[in-house]
Amino acid sequence: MRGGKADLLRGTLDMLVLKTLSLQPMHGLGISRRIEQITGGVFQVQPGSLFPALHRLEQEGWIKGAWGESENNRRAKFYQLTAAGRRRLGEEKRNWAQVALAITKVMEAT
Amino acid sequence: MRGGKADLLRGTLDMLVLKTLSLQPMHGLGISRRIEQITGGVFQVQPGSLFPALHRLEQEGWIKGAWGESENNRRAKFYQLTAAGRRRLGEEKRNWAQVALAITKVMEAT
DNA sequence: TACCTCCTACAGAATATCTATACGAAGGAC
DNA sequence: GTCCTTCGTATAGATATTCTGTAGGAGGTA
Repeated sequence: MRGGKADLLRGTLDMLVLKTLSLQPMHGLGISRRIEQITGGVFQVQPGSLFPALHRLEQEGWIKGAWGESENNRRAKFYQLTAAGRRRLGEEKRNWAQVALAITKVMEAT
Repeated sequence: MRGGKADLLRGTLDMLVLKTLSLQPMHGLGISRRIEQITGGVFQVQPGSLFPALHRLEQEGWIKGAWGESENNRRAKFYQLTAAGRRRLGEEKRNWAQVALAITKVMEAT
């Protein structure tokens, strides 16, 4: 990712991808564009970060890819969440909530 | 860090340390205990993570250490924020707020 | 033909963190 | 005196994720 906030994102990319795919199946660049658009450009997911992540997620069995055609008649791999992926997303969400709360506590300490 | 949430924290350790030191000068293990206590054990900063981080921060000129005596008469290095460190903390805070907001946006997308 | 965009892919580097281990000194037990 | 625990700092080596840079095929257009 990019945008100067790169380092703060370690470990959240998986969650963001899973969440994005939970809305609808999508191909790689589509996911990337979606995330960038939603965050108003704060997150910019580079191909070199995204594809390794997708392969990792597929390896773990959380998403599943199938070749198809993009909106522009290009060969593209569409990914969708598996049942395990849906469970995983739930875990990551809970995790994130806990972490965000913990950080907030420290940052507000006096 | 530990507690299962380790990976979500990459990049936030510096900020947490700076914030902790902004309250009062402290030695390494003190910082570690402080963070663990405030977060109710959610974050557990291991010595092997903390000390390299402290050295990094000192290298950057954001904190400054001086040898002294701990509450238990042990030799300990007390760190305090520099002016640059205070500015840096401000940046990290704004950064974090922006990132947290961006993640929230993605996670709430429909 | 030439060129641009779309889409995927991988190699190599950078970097922060984790695990594990080490060491010195203080203090109490006995 | 000696043992053991706690305190406090330190480093080496492994791990893993992400970044940078590069590559290439395929479709569309002129």
